Amino acid sequence: MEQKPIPMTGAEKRRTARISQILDAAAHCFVEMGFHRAGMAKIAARAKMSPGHIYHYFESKEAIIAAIVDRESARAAERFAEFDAVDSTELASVMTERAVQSIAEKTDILQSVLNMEMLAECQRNPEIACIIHKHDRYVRDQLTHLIRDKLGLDLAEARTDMMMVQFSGLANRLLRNPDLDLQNMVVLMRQTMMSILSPTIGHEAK
Amino acid sequence: MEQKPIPMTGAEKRRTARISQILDAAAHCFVEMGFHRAGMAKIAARAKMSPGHIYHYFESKEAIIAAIVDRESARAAERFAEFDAVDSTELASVMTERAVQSIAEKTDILQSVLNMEMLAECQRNPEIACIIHKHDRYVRDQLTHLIRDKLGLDLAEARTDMMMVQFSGLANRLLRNPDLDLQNMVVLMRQTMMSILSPTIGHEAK
Amino acid sequence: MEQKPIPMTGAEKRRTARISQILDAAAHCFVEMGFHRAGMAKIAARAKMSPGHIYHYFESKEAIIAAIVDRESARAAERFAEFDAVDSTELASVMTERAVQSIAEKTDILQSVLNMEMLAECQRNPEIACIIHKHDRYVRDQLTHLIRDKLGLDLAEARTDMMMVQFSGLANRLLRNPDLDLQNMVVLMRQTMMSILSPTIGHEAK
Amino acid sequence: MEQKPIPMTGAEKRRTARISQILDAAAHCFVEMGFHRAGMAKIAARAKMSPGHIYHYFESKEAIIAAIVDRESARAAERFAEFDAVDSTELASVMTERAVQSIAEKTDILQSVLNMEMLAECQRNPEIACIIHKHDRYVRDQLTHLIRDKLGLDLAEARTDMMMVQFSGLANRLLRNPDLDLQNMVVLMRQTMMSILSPTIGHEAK
DNA sequence: CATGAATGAGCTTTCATTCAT
DNA sequence: GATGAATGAAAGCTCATTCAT
Repeated sequence: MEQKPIPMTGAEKRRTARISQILDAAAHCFVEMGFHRAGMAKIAARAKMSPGHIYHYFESKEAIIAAIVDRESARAAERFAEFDAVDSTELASVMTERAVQSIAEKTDILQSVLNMEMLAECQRNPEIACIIHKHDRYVRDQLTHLIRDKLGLDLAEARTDMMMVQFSGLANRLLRNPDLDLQNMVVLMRQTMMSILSPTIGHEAK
Repeated sequence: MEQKPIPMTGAEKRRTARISQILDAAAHCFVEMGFHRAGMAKIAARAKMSPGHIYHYFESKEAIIAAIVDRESARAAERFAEFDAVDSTELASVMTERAVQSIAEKTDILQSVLNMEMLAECQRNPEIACIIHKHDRYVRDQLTHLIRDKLGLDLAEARTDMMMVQFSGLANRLLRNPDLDLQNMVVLMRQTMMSILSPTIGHEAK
Repeated sequence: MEQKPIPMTGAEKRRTARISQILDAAAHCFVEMGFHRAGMAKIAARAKMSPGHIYHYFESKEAIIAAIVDRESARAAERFAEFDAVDSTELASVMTERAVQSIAEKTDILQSVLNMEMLAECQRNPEIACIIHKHDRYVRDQLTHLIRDKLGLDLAEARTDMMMVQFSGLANRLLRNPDLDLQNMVVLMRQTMMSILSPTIGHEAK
Repeated sequence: MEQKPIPMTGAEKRRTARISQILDAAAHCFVEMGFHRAGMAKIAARAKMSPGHIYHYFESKEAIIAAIVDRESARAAERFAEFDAVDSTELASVMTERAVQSIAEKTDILQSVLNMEMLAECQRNPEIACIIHKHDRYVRDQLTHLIRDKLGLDLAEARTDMMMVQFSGLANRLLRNPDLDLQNMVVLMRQTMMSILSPTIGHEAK
C-alpha cells in the first residue's frame, strides 16, 4: 500500500497516464449512471480514446470496475493515514472534523454514490469483495494499532469499527436527509467519538 | 401510513397480489444483479408472468424501481414505529438491540444491498430522491417527537439524525468488514446510543 | 351500392351501431398514426370498448382496415352520385367547385391522409386492392355514363379518368404545398375541366 | 441542389456507400411493407449489415425515414430540371410525355407507393413535412420561373401548381384504376397541359 | 354481450467486445 | 499504439390476439 518511487520509463509513464485517463472517465460515468448503465462508448469518449483502445489496458469492463474499486478504496485508506500523526488527546476532535468536513463538499456526495455502487457490487462479485475487504482491513489495522498502542485502550478492534460506523453512517445520512443540520451534528459527533474512545466502557454503563 | 381495512373486490385482490408478485420478483432480482442489470425478462420469469404482462401493472421498469424504493422505505419506516411504545429509560438499549439484531441476519445484508442501490439511484433520479426523502422525513419526525416530547431533550433533530447514523453506519460496516465482531460492538453501540441521548451535550464536553 | 331500407331488428341496429363506433375510432386512429402504428388497444379505447370485444365484430385488424377502406371508398363514391342531377352545361363548373371546395376544409386533409394510407396498402394487400378497384370502377361507370350518354362525348372512359386525375391531384397538391393559392387555382381548374369535356379533342389540338 | 465534386477520402467513400446501402434497403422495405411495418432487422438484412451497425449511421429509424423522404424528393426534383432546356412551344408535349412515360413503368408504381407513405407521414411528422415542402418549393420555383420568364405568362404560380396536379393526379389514378388506358389518356393530357399553358385564361372562359 | 388479464413474438435500440487497418 | 467499423445478443417495451370470467 506504500508508494516506492521506482523510476519509470517514458513508455511506462505514458501507460500509467492512459490508465488514469480511463479510470477518471470511468469514475465519472459510474457516478452519473451506475456501473451497468455506463457504456464503454461513453467512457471511451470521456477518456478521449476509441472504445477499442481501452481493451489494450483493461481486459474487460469488469476489470475497469475492479480497478476503480481498488483505486477509490486505496484513496480512502490514504486519508486515514494522517490520523497517525495526531496527538492522542485530539483524536476524537480531529476525526469529527474530518468526518463532517468530508461530507460538507459536493464532491463527497458523488464519492458516496460511488461507494454505494461499490458496496452493492461487493455482495455480488467476489473479486470486488476481496478488494474492498483488503483495503478495509488495512485501514482497520492502522486505526486499531493507533487505538491499542498509542491510546492504550482495550476493545481496539470494536472501537475501530465503531469509529468507522460514524464515517460511513454520516455519509449515508446526508444522502437520505439532504437538509441535514451539520452545525448541530458536529457537536453530537464529537461527543460520540469521545465516547467511543473513552477508557471506561461496559463498566459504568449499566 | 396507516392501514385502513377497506374491503377489496376479487379483482382488486388479484391485482394487488399480482403487483406484490412482481415487486417480490423485482426485489429479488435487484438484490442479485442491481437495478440496471436485472432484465425485465428475468423479473417476469421470477414473477411467473410474461414480460409483456408486467406492463399492465407498471408503466416502465423505472416505475417498478420507484415502487420497490417506496415499498422498502415504507417497510423500514414501519420498523421504527415500535420505538414509540418503549419506556424512555430503555430506548438506548432497545435501539441498540434492534440495530445489532437487524444486521445479524443474512436477510438484512441483502436488504442493505437494496439500500445501497436505492441511495445510488437517489442521486441520479429525482423521483427516487423524492420518495426516499419523504420516508426519511417521516421516520425522523416520529423519532424527533419521541426525543423532544417524551425524553424532553433539546437538539432533538440532530440527535435523531445521529441515531440514524448508527443504524445505516452499522449496516454499511458489515458490508466492508464481514468479520465484524458483533459481540463487542453491541457494548460500544449501547454506550454510543446512550451518549447521543444524554441530556448534557456540548456542556461538559469541551 | 344502393341502400334498400330493409327494416332491422333491435339487435341488428345495435350491432350496426357498434360497428360504426369501431370504424369511427379506427379511422381516427389510422389518420393520426397510420394503419400499422395504431394499436387495437387505442382503437378500443376510442371506441369505448374492451380490446377483446372488438373481435366479436371483426376477425382481425386487417378486417378493420378492409372495412375502413370499403366505407371510405363508398362514401367517396356517394359524393360523385350528385353529379347525375347536374345540367350538362354546368358540369365543369360544378365539378370544379366540388373539387376545390372539398379540399378547402381541414377535414378533407385528414381524409387525404386516409386515402394515402389506403393507396399504399392497396399495392401490398390484394384484398384491399380489390375493394378500391371495385369502388373506383363504380364511380367511373357512373361518370362515363354521364359523359357518353348525357353529354354525348367520345373517349368517355379517358375523359372520366382525366376528370378524376384532377380530384386526386388537387388533394395531393395541397399536401405538398400547404400555401396553395386556391383563389387562382379555381380559375385554372374550371378551364381544365371544360377542356376535358370539350367535344373537339385530338382534332384541333396539334 | 448542385453537385460540387469535392474529392472524398477512402473512409468517406466507404461511409457514403454504406449509407446508400442502408437507404436502398430501407426504400425497398418501405415500399414492400410501409414505414412502420418494415422492421430494422429486415432493413439490416437487406443492407447486409447487422441491425446494430445501422445505428452508426442513423440515430433512429425516424432518421432513416427522413433521409429516404429527402432523397426521394430530391430525385423527383431533379427530374423536373430537364424541362429547363425544352423549347417553349413544346413544353406541354414534353411534360405530357414525361408524365405518361413516368407512370408506364412498374418502377414508378413502387415510387408512387413510397410517395403515398411520405405524404401520409407528412401530416403527422413536422420534420418530414419540412423536408417535403422544401423540395416542393424548389421544384415550383423552377417551374414558375420557366412559365413566367420564358413563356411570359401571368398566374405563373397557379399554372405551376396546376401542372403538378396532373403529375401526381395521374400517378394516383393508376393506383386506383390499374386498367387505365394510357393510349387515350395521353391525348387528353396533352390538351390539358396546353390548356393550362394557354395565354388566355379567365378571359374567354365564362 | 362484454371485460381485461394474459401471452409471446416482435419491435427499436444499446452494448461489450473484436478486429482489420 | 490507436482507430472505429462491425457484430449479435440482449435490453426495455408494444402489440394482435385469446380466453376465463
